[in-house]
Amino acid sequence: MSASTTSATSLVVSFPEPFDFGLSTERYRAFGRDLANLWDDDALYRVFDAREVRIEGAPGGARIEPGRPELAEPVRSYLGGQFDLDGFAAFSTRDPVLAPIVERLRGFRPPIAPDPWETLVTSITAQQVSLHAAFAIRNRLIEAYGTRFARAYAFPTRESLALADQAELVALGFSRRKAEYVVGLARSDVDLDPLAALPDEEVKNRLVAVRGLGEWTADWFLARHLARPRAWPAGDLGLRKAVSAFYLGGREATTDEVRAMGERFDPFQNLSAHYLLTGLRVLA
DNA sequence: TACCAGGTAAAAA
DNA sequence: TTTTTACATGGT
Repeated sequence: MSASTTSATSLVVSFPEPFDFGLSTERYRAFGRDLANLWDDDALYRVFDAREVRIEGAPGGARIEPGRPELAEPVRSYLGGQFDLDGFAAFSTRDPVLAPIVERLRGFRPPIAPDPWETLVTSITAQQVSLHAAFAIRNRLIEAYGTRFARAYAFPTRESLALADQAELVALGFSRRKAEYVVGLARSDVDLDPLAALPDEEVKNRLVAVRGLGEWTADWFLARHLARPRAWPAGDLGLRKAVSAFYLGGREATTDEVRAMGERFDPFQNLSAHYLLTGLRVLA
């Protein structure tokens, strides 16, 4: 009981090779502070099951504190441990544009949003506005309705926002329309957890039937929450810019062109989208 | 200061 | 059926 307290309270979560912790968490530094996925002190802080976890890079994976074994699987999933990077690397060699991006971003695992409700509200905040603006507004929502732990916040629950007044959200910077979407979704009878058991198209159909959730939001739900290999957010402006830069020599792609590009990346559309987007930010 | 930003629904044509 | 418009904030 007298040995190093660090080794006693932490644990290294193993990841399949390759795994680059810094690249895989880049998203949480790229658009300003994210109170629910907080980068601080060279580590990522997030609340899992009402307990704040500190995650930092370590040989072979990521070191977590507290070192509870039941956190290993959630953390592995959170940082994209389920993606088939070997298959993707092999696939990418057939594409002279994608191959060098995949090579230079070796070990990048797209982070996965653990919670469906949080995923959808986050997407609503990001509709139309810049991600910097979206994060600023989302942080105010988190401060107002979430729960603070040592550093990070637990994202506001669906129940807490079902009780919120739309005017309160407008005061945080939501448009009236988006405030309606968030509170309406919270109060709707849509059950989000069972979506994970459905095929891609059925998930999309159920989501776009909800007011405020369009195809873009549904595609990102498939990509960032369900980690579906073939998810391809063709309507995404960032993806359109990435496709334009890497494949069209800068000529701006139309959404139809981006959608058609999806075929080229089948069955690795999700990883392709993430590598193109991250490639645009950290390469070039 | 304008203008654009990882959309969506509703109005207008 | 297809096209246009309102929306509201943050960064440049």
